[in-house]
Amino acid sequence: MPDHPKPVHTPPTHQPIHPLEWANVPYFSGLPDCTLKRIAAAAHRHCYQAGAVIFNEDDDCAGLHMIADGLVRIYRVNAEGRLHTLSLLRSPSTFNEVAAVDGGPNPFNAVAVTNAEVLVIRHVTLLNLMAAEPDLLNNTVQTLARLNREYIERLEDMTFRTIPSRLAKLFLHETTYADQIAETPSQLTQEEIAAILGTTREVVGRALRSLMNAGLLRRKGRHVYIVDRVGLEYLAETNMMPEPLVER
Amino acid sequence: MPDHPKPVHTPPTHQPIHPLEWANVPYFSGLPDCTLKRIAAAAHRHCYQAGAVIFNEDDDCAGLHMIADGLVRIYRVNAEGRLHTLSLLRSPSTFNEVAAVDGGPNPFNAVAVTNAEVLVIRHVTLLNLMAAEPDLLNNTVQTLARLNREYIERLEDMTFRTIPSRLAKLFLHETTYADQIAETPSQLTQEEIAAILGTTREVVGRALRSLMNAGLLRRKGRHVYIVDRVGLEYLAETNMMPEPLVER
DNA sequence: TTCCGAATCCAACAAAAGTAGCAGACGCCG
DNA sequence: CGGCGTCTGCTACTTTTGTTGGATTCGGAA
Repeated sequence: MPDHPKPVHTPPTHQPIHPLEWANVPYFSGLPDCTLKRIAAAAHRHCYQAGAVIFNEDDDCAGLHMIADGLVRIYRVNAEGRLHTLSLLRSPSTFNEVAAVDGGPNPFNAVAVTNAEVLVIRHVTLLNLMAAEPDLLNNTVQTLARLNREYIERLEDMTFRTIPSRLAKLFLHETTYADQIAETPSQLTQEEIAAILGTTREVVGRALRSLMNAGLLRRKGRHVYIVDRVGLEYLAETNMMPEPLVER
Repeated sequence: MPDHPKPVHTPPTHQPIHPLEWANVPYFSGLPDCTLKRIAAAAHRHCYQAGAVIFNEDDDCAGLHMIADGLVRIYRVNAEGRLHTLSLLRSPSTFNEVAAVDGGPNPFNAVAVTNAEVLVIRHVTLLNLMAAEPDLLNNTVQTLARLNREYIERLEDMTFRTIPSRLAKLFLHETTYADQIAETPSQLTQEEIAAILGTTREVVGRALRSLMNAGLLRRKGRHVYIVDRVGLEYLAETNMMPEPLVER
């Protein structure tokens, strides 16, 4: 449960990402090996137990974070204590680029969902690295632009889409959320899905039921499979339940 | 009205911004004069009649836009044709930084609300400028980071705040929206407010009524004044209508 | 002035989302 | 094996938001 994820005893996989493998992360893609090594050398290593807080929103800039191992939840909380999960990130990924770049307070909270190993580069260190490595500076610009696009799309989801529609979209591109959910069985609880969609567990339950009634999903025991991908796409785009498959 | 703003006959003020005055725009703040001049020299000038489309979302990258004169609406549209106004920008301002930087499709639509004069720098030109002017590159990074923060906050508004609460927030920091709304009379129609808040005109009407009933706002003829700023802040933060003033 | 259209007001209704409570299924741990 | 806690399923109810349609006010154009 998102609120304060209880320690899940996930065995640490302990295959820490080799510096050169960071090239798979968008932020570092295309960087020459020497730059990657310099970045790795500038980073501090932190280990978190499952459920541990990595940093809180509005706290002083925590710097650039790179997940070497584990799963991390990025989220915001409102006055009434409701959560909104912005993303679930697996290694290798980066987060908190915005604060790392402008030195301002962290724009969201981060907790380790599983045991996690994280590399951290402080704000000033990153500025120095960027000054010394033009390629890194360039990647920073592109990364920030991509993040902007993601937030704009997210904004559109919240403004225009109904909850069944958002749920359909979540099933469709599960990749965004650490492919814990897919045509392969969902590993996310309804509560977690609710936090991702910005709603409550009960509403997610209803939406799941309605998607199953409409023949878009099917339950197999505890798991849910995609039956009608095209129908899900239709729902995600139009907010309208598609007609049953036989009629299309 | 946002849908297709009809030509409002605003007399062109025609005091085109002098290159050196661009320093007031966050994107260009702190840049040396020579850089500003080089930027100005690289820009193409476009004039739009009130209501004219500047560019559409998903169209090929339209480049960096700088408003020299006039008012511009940035918005998105969903499948059912509903609008969401992301911002109303006056000169001097910049927009479409994201596409200008990554060369991807425009992430939103832009139309001229009044007659407008806009300077445009194409994607490749901007890349060249950034390569040649380290200060500009640095400002680009900071601007993209700031935009990210704005979108994150916007996302929180849509996820967590009720419509009366969003309306209260709009009245409070009118600056974001071209201070057309303020303790000074609002110039925005309910329809325009609805597009900003991501809802419909009628709902805005109700919310306005309830804020007036609660003694937070007061109508003077066609205009609306802020009566209880503290109450508005309370509503904006907690989603709850404050008790009438006398009880506080 | 009169006419017309835009903006608003208002009431009734419909749909979506949030809330509350409880029972049952399942897996984990003692 | 039994107990406990989490996750889920389900029903009923409330609140918020969206939709519709008609009346009214206002300001500008003819």
